[in-house]
Amino acid sequence: MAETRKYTLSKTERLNRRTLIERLFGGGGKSLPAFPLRAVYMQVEKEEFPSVSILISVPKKRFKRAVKRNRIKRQIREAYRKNKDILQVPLKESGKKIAVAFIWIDNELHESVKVEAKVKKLLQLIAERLS
RNA sequence: GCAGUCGGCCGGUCUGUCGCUGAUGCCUUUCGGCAGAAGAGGAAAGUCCGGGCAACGCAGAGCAUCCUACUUCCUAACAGAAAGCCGCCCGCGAGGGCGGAGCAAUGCAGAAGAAAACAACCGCCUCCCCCCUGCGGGAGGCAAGGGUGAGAAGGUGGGGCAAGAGCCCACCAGCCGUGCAGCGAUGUACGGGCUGUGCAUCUUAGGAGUUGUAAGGUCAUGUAAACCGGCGCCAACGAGGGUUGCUCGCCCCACGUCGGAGGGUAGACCGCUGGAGUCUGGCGGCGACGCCAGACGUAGAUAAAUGACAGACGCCCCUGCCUCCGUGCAGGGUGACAGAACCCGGCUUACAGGCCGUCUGCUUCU
Repeated sequence: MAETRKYTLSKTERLNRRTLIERLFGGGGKSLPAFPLRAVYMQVEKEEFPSVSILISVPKKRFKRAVKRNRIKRQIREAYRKNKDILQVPLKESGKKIAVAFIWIDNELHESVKVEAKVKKLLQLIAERLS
């Protein structure tokens, strides 16, 4: 059951409420750097949300071409998909729910392996802060 | 064979693991669950033109503003395409590039030059005057020469003349007329007269409502004024408001009552993909393209899916080896530009590498 499906990442786990996003960036979230990434997260209470909602952002200012922005988003999404247990397991136990935004803060592309390592590190950091 | 030219096309393929969006089907009382077709480009890009579609506006007239500009033709339409015409430029060549309405009036180019259209600075010629000796002075004629300029009063040569001049002649360029060819731009033959260039305002001809799918619509929550429509009654004046930027012109105004539904915030759904569609064949046309027949069903995301990782093959490149050419082997590199956002037709720009055909030049062999 849950063990065979644990690497999915469906639409419901994505952060898409405009008001929530504005709250997250408007000062409600806490920031954690891990170059070339930065994570912004905060706790949410609403019933219908999953335990973790994520958002990935690559500023247009950093990469003019959409192809490169998409490439980075996909790398981050894959990294999160493979390692999301790091956050989800402790959160399910504690009953807390959070929203996380990953923001790219470099001007260059990186290899997928390195991106995954940084994402892992960020997830562990957030898990520690929340416990 | 090498170098080029024009036109067309491609721009990886396969396997595995883990995922994303999901037509549709099945299960379930419901919530929901399971399976799962299909899933980026030639430019999806820039958003520069043109349309479809949608909302709003619109009695009408004039002016202003903006766009287009050789001809014919294609198209839903275009500033695009096709076939041609004229001029200039590049290339040995196949070919390629740039430009194209008009000049009546006004202005600018114009700081150059004597002069930019009623041309006399130097110069050439004739006549007269001073002591006709210098070559001094005066009156007149002359656009051939000099220098300036993109352009100098059509060009070259000859005749002619005091010197000159389309003054006359031949050829050439332009303009006008006629004939011929062409649908036409235009070409060509003959005749005539005797002729400055570019740009802008302007003139001529044709055309143009505004805003863009974040348009716009539906649903759920739901109250009063305001808003809209009908009816009744009142006022009818001049301020005001509306009507495309302006003018004329036109329209509306207060009150009561009945009915309708609105605005803001966040969300879901529709719009949302079957369309000027793609492919094949036939016919017509030099061609863009059109007509007919058949087949196909081909992305619909929304903080925005169409992927990540690993391997194999192919292509090409680099390095080394096999005596050399050819070829083969081994190792390394996986590649360019680039991501749909309502949909089409174009334009422009970016692009590793490769394929097919046309023609041109050079070279080798027979």
